[in-house]
Amino acid sequence: MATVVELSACDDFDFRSTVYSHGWSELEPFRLDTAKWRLTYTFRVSRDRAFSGDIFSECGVVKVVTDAPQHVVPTIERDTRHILRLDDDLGEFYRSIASVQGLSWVAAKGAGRLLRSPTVFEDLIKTICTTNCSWALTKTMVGNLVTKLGTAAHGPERSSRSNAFPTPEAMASVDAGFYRKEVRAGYRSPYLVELAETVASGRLDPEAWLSSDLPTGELKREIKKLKGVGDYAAENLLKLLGRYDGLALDSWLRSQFYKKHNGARACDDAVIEQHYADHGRWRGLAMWCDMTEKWIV
DNA sequence: GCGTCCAGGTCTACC
DNA sequence: GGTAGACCTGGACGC
Repeated sequence: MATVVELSACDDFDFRSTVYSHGWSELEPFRLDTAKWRLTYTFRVSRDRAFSGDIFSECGVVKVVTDAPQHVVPTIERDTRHILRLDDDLGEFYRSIASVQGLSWVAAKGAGRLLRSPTVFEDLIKTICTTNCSWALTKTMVGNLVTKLGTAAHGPERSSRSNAFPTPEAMASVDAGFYRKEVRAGYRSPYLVELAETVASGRLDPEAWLSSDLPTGELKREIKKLKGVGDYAAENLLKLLGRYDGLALDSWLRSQFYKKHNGARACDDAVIEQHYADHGRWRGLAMWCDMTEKWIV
């Protein structure tokens, strides 16, 4: 029998704006049904058990329908709050852009909450899979990781469900050849093996970055020590950690800026930095909202 | 069918 | 610290 978990959300939370905040909803183990507006995710509740949950919003209440047993519901509730950032306070950000031309829509649409995974490890692996390739290839790599190394979901209709995202231990159990041949990760393969081994062995705990006291600049340097993580990847992950100081510029973001603010002409990154400088610690989020307005509005 | 380019970059060697 | 070249994949495009 299915369980319905109800989660409280603050007044400015918007389910669709959060789901559409960036491309994560297209990466397994997320699955998005835009006809019913349900976001499905396969939650890992222990090392070898996973359950699927359908997440949606109804009358201002976020709900999760799942076949998971009652004793793991708190895990699903906690992860859902994290995924949708239900406890993020964006009031300061909304107030700072209330009078900014071109950004007044953000607060009205409840935009700015960037969808994320339940673990920093999952977001880190996915971010590496976005580097130097098409979005189609990113989806292929992440899909292969989940299908070939992830834990199968329990419950009825298992065959139609995505596996859970693989654990660091599962990812560390295969070699670079597997990542090249089966995951299609190419030159990223040894980076993924090294990262998985480092986390699985306990030498690195990416989850600790969520509560790190380090200034953003120092934390960025820590993250960049990982192979395969450069400026873009580190700043993208920092945004998912809730730190928006960096713009996480990549070729797509640059091209969008050129079209919207520079007459479709290329310019130096310094010009882009200057454009959003007034937004202070929120500049990365301000730019992201500015560039993705068409997705939300 | 084939070759080339390039996409939501990063690493290493070299200067 | 700045820069050039190499690194994988796969879709788009021109021929």
